[in-house]
Amino acid sequence: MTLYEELKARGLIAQVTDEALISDLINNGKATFYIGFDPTADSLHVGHFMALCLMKRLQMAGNKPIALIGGGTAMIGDPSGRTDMRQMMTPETIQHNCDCFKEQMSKFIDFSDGKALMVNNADWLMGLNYIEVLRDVGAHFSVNRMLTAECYKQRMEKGLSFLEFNYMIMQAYDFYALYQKYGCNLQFGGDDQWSNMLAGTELIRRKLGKDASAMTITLLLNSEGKKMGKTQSGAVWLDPDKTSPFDFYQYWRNVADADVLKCIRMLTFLPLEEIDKMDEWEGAQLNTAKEILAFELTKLVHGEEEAKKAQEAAKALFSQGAAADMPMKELTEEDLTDGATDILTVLVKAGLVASKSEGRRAVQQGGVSIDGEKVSDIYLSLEKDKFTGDGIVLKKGKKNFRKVVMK
RNA sequence: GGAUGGAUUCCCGAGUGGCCAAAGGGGACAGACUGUAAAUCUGCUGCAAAUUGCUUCGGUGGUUCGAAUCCACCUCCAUCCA
Repeated sequence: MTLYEELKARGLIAQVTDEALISDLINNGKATFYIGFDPTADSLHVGHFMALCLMKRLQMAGNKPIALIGGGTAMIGDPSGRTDMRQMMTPETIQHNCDCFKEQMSKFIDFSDGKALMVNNADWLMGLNYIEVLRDVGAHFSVNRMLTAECYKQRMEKGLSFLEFNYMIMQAYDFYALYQKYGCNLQFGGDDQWSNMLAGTELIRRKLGKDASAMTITLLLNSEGKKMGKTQSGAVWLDPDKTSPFDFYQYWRNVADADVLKCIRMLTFLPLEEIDKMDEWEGAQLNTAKEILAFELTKLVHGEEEAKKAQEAAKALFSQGAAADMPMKELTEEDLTDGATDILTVLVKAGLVASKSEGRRAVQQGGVSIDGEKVSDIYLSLEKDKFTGDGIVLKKGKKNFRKVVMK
């Protein structure tokens, strides 16, 4: 099976400019390709992870990846798929985010000996001269056509600023610049980037009369059509300080039945034959598939050791076992008044609820327990010796655990 | 620059002087049922020293015993005209 066929079988490919050309390029290691990452946060998330995996797959087949960090384009903000204006970021924030991205990426991609490149488009975008760009590049874009692009359509109702309107042109310019500098002949990106990527191939054709290709990755959507990798409290981050390996594991352990196989196919490196066998599974058996998914992904992102810990902790907690490795909160003397504290305060300090009111509600509804025993008194006082030694296992709802101990 | 319509809680959206911490829906959270799934049903959804108090309806000031609601000015957004 060729690389291209495998990508297709895994459901990773959404749209391509020229199938025959692209499969020839990547199957034979002839592609120098780039993926852009917008530094809009200080950590990569699951969406980026897919792109990184793809880079890795292609790199293993001998293609040369270029990771482009959008330090320049972030100054504008991508309007694609957004219904409202992006908040403008300060140059300092952008720089900080770029640095964080670099560090995380180097864990996945091998940048040694020029096997892959990492560039920042701020390097060539920031110095551009407005009039020159308008004449050089702007002349090749038709506003009429741009407005019909899918990524702007949604914004036509809510309003689109001229600043954001230029994002497509900047991204097109990136591809053009990389083509000239590094012979980059292929661009990857999320499916929502399709219009922006096409703008790049067209610019290269018009300016240089050369062909460049574009290919989009299927967005990871759940069965309800929503983007995956988001929780109520935000994205699922790859940075262990922002999303702990345990929470990361739990996110995947809890995906819907309808989504497990798709996720395994798209995100893991397990052989396809093995995955195809799982297609037969149904009902409660899918729980095994979820465990595999969660373990494999945690292993890829946080390493095997962390993955094992997360898995064991989860198993222990959900089969009413003892507390192994789980998120922990350490209390100090300062957290106590007269050697004791109360249940609501502890809930808040442990980060299980946002306020005491919320904690009160949780207790009143029977959703809080300590070491497996339901708490019914909202004024329940907890003495210091409760927390010494092994401490207590505080539980809110079915899936939120926290170990609380004295420091 | 001109005209018109808007801004309400996590989101959508009702509310045009007191009965408003603010209808209804969505989402989130909790309970039941389950498989750590989905669907369904129930509860709940500003904060706190909690039969009470405090803060909140774009911003600032004003009228009033009392303002999300009335007035003035300002900011932002949408539509049409230039």
